[in-house]
Amino acid sequence: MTRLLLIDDEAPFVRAMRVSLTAMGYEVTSASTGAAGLAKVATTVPEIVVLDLGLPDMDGLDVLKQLRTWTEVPVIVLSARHRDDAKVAALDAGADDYVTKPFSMDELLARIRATLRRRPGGAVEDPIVETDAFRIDLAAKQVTVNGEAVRLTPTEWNVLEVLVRNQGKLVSQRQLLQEVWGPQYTTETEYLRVYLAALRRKLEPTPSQPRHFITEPGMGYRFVA
Amino acid sequence: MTRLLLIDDEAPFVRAMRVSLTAMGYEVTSASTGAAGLAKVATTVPEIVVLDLGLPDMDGLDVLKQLRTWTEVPVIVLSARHRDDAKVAALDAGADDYVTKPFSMDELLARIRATLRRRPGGAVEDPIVETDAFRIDLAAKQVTVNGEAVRLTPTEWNVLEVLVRNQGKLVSQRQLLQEVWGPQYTTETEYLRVYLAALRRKLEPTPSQPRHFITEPGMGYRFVA
DNA sequence: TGGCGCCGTAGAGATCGCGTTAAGAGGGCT
DNA sequence: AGCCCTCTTAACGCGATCTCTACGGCGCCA
Repeated sequence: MTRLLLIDDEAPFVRAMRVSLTAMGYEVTSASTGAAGLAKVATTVPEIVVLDLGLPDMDGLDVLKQLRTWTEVPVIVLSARHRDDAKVAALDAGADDYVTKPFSMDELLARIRATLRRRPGGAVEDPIVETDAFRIDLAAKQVTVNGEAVRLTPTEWNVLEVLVRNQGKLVSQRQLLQEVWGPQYTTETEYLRVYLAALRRKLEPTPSQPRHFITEPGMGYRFVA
Repeated sequence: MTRLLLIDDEAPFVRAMRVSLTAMGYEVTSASTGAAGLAKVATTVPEIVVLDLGLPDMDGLDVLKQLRTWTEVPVIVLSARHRDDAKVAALDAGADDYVTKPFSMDELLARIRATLRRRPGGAVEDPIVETDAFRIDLAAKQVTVNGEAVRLTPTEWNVLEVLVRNQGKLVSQRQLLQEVWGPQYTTETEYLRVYLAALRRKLEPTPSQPRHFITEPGMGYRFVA
């Protein structure tokens, strides 16, 4: 769940935002003053901040500048000011986007998505899976056993990838066949036997007694770390 | 110098933009149609794209979508449409920002700066890669073997750059083709064979037994230091 | 205990993919 | 125009990979 911090002092607006954002799957916290906002960034470590420049206790721009002295968390600035120099000042102070009021909730949500998309950790899953015997780097498409790279053929890799992405879950023979060989393959289980044997031979410490590539007779296969 | 590609068909506007942007230190190229824009992204490899949605030959949104099938270059969209759903559609299609006309040049410049600032690799820039056999200076576009400069053709350099920027990671044949030759190239693997052979001949101590430009049969290539 | 289904293993043949070489086309420079 | 560099494209041989078959083992059930 993505944590979002909303710094704004208008209670009705905050309530409306909270409803919409929560519905979209964000975990929303809020602060009504600049000082409280700065504190909450430190305590809740949000993945994105929405900052209204019109705050009661301090200039919103100063809040932003202070944030930027120690964190690069994405900040979307809201403001009623349409003047160019205000936008330029906010953007150059480290804002990632600047939205002028009034705006539609849809647009703000889209801008939040666009901003989060740029963050490396935003939606990318952990690409490295490690077991006691070997290490799989999904992003680099590389497998190492005892620190040494192991070469897999394309089909071997595809089978491995499907199993690892469904780590711990049972993958049916049918599903495995269709994801690797294509939708028209449904009963060619002999392929699976051949390639699972290859994977075990290359990766399992004791191929005849597999501990990571488990056969569920009559059902399918399961990868466990 | 930051390379910027402007895709817009209104000549006066393009001229004005070019003057301002060049004055700000950008290296500006431009295209007046969507098709030309797509081609120029592939050939000039800009660090940021400014895309006007109102193009004569194709829908600007389609240009954006096509770009996003193979590159993550930041794109700022310009449009005369203020409607929310247009903004949402563009942002969700992969735009990094959406600016409605009319806008001030100062604001656009600030948004370009803000977008470039959060570009990945902003702080993890590593322009020099060294192996036991050769040395690659990505910034200076120079390769030396035993201290001696080696001449690479433009295409050779592009292939090398893509591989080195993905150091350690497997680069699929498709990705390599699209990043070097453009999005319409997907299956011309014979090019890769020829250029990888050239790189190995020029850089590897033993070209017939490559240790840095590794082939993963059926999958792609990998550069390892 | 015997049959049956499912799995693991080995291997053979056909196909695929890669490295290499070389020739022709196109473009820029002198 | 002539030359040179670069890119594109084709052809060949070899090794790797995929597909498919055969056989033996194991557990389950009557």
